[in-house]
Amino acid sequence: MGRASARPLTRREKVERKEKALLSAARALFLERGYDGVRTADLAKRVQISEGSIYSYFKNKSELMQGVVVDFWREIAEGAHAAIAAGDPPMEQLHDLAVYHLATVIDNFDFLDLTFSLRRAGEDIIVSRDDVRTYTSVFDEIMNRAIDRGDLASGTVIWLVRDTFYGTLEYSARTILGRSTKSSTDMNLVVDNLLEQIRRMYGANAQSQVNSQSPNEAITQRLERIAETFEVTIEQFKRQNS
Amino acid sequence: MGRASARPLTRREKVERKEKALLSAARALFLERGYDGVRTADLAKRVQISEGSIYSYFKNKSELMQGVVVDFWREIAEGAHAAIAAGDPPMEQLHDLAVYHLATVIDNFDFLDLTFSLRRAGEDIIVSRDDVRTYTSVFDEIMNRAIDRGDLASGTVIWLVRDTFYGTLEYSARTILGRSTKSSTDMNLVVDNLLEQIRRMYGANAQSQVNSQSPNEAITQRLERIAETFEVTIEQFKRQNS
Amino acid sequence: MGRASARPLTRREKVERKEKALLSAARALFLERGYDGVRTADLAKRVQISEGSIYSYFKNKSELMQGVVVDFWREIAEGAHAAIAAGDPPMEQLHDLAVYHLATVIDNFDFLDLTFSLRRAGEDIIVSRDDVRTYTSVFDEIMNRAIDRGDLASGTVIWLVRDTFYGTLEYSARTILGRSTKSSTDMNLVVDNLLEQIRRMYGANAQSQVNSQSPNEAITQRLERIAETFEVTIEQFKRQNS
Amino acid sequence: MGRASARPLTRREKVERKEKALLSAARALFLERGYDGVRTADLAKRVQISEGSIYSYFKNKSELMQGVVVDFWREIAEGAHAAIAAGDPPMEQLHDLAVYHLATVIDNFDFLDLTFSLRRAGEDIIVSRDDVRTYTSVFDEIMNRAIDRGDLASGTVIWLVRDTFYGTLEYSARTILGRSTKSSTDMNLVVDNLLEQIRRMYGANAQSQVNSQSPNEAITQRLERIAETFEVTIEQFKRQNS
DNA sequence: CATGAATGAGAGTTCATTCAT
DNA sequence: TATGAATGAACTCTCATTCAT
Repeated sequence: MGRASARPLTRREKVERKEKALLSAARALFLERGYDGVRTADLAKRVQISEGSIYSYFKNKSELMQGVVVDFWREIAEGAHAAIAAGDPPMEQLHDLAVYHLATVIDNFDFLDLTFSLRRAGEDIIVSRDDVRTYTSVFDEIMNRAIDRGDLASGTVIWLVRDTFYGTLEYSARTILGRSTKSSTDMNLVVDNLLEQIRRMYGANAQSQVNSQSPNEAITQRLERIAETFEVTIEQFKRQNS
Repeated sequence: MGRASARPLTRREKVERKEKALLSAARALFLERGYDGVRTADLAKRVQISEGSIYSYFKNKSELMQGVVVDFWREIAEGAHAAIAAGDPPMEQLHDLAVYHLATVIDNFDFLDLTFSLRRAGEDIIVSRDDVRTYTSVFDEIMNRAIDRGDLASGTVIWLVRDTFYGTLEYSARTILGRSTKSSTDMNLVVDNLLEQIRRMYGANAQSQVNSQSPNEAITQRLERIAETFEVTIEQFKRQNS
Repeated sequence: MGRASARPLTRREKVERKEKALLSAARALFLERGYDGVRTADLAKRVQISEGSIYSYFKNKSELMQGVVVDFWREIAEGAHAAIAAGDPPMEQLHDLAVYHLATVIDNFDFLDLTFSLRRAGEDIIVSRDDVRTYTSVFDEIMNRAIDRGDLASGTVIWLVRDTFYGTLEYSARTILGRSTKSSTDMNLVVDNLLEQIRRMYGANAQSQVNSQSPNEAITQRLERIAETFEVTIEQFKRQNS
Repeated sequence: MGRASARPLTRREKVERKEKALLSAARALFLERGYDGVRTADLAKRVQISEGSIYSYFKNKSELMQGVVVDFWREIAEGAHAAIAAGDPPMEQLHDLAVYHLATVIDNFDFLDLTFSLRRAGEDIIVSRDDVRTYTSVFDEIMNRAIDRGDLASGTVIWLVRDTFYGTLEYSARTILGRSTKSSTDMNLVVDNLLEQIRRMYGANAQSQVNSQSPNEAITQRLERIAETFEVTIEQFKRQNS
């Protein structure tokens, strides 16, 4: 299917094509059956090559699966960047990111679940936290811009918002997937609700109150710092006495 | 060694005891090595029975692992019920549930990760979503009561709140685990912030005055909690020095 | 064949029997095809067990082959001790050891060749020099006694004699094997010649009169040996005809 | 790189050069890893040709390895001829041959070990004893000349001397290699000791005794012939009766 | 002649499950 | 019911050899 181009493929292209075919078949199998469920024999059959040939493209089953995961994260990270319009105000970008993320998570829910469980599977650790970090950095950039512009309160603790943002979306994905119909109404509802929540909690332009709240928040944070200092000091003190 | 009890165990008791030992050893191994990493041989060795005997208690490995997962969820569901004081106002129960859930997720993060990724090749699918449902019903009960009492707005869409509640907590668990120190301050911060968010978004008096008293309330709660931390720490310290 | 004993075998005995069968089949295959030529599949077939069962008895193909080699050396070391009569004068013991060694080397030539080449074969080194050392220590003991008794010159450098002793015998084995008929006459010739050489070179009275009596002695010994050969052959012949 | 020679190589020369490079690389790999350790892929890489091209020069791996062994023996046979000065008296030539052989064996010990163990499964047996025979003919020539000249007793049984000669040297090589330092003193000691042994045992000019011994030796040999005749006769007789 | 990707048989090893004791 | 030796199918990976280019 689809051998349209007149020019015959160069060797390099052929290799890349096979590599991609392998990667995509591996991803499919990974989704169907989990890491240990992927059999090199099945893989070879799907890509129509011999089992031995797999090892011309990847050193290992392990490295092949690495490739699958890395590819996946690169893809959705690129998707995230593409999803937000460059010139838009941060809160609108945040909205678009939420929509994109929710859709992506719904579409790839199994993959994500599987991915996170790879850490334990057997001898070889596979997913690196970095792959995920690169992805979530998009969020952080938006947040920083929102705070800089004064759209969000200056005292906003980014990681708290991030946890709510991704956490809510991912859990909602589960909820939505649990239903028979994946209504876009539900998805919109989730996103709007989430954005509203963030605005109410951290928005700078929430009338008067925001002003009165931020300082308090600042105070709270200062107190926390003091508390932490205390904890650390006491622990050091304990260690010295043991 | 260890045959202390005067009355010899009945056959039924003996069977149950072995079954439990098997389940608990299987859980440990599951955590250490993932589903495919659990070897019946290791299992038998840990429980001090023969490999063949496993099949007297469970039809096969798959059903044994089923049992592990079901047991786990029953346990934490019971824990959730125990964590909330019966007579307390709903919002306080919600707070306690959040604390319990966050702690539980942190303690059993690997297990949960593993659990959700348990879809295996053809033969045997393992985790049912129902196990989780039973657990989250605690939340729904609290919410319904809160709405009935007028603590939360009557229009509140419970599943939306639920997604934010569990989603935020679980994602935060990941964040907290990612750090080197699992400070209880962070955990409190996450919970308080989450509760505050829910109050602002769905509180009965949310529309008009959301912000008027919340900040102060939040500060007060935070201070109380810090005080508690101090008290606990200092008391431990005293105990060590006495 | 040969399951005569009334008493059923204990478990321990059965295991040992299988282990021995495995070891002996492995030795045969090793001789036929060399280390890399031994296939676990063939091995299993010969011993009438499943391939997997091999691994109940030995951790590895490698460890199994280890066992083969160690066993072999233990056997021939025991044979060497048994071959020399305890009370005999050293030079007679040396003679018996030579006869035993030559016969052993001829019978196991391939094995020895193979054994020495194992050092390089692949990743896992197998034969230890110690196995050989234990064996050659029999020679050293005899030599020391011969020197102590004054049968051999006190200045004799044992390792030089040892090299000639084993070297000559082993090379002669090659020569004898190269011929179509492995005549025992040749074997006797080699041994007598070797012993005579040692006597002439290292005999206590070597300097002055080395040659005065040796030739006669040599002839006498040769004749005795030929007589022996006849007697044995004729006796066998009688037995067959009775 | 390396296109120095003015005249371009003829096709024939090019082929021979590649063949030699292949052979030499194969020998190196054979030494490093043993027969089964030689991979055609490694070989191709070392000689800078493609894997497939090997099969233009040699029918298969087995024949290539044949070539390696044959080449090796031809080389050291040539070395042996070169090592002995043409006009020298036989016993001096024997001394030089001993020195050469000991050094060669020490330098190529692994190769020799490996060589002798080359009997492989069904398909391909590799080393022929003839390769060795060509080499040892040098020794026989010297011996014959020594006997003709009267340097050694006329009754001397050449193969017995040959076995002692090569056997002692090869076993000594093992001994010397077993030590950390390959002292030339040890090597000289071995050679001198060996030569002295041969002189004492077979030397014609060993005063009076030699004369008195040779006849006895002759008698012994005659008796042996008779014995052998007997053995053969008896064996034939047995066969007829079975 | 040269290439090197593709092959595919076959290697050693693992492990859930069975079954005679 | 308990045992644990035996099973054997299935696994990942290797490598000499081929053949279209």
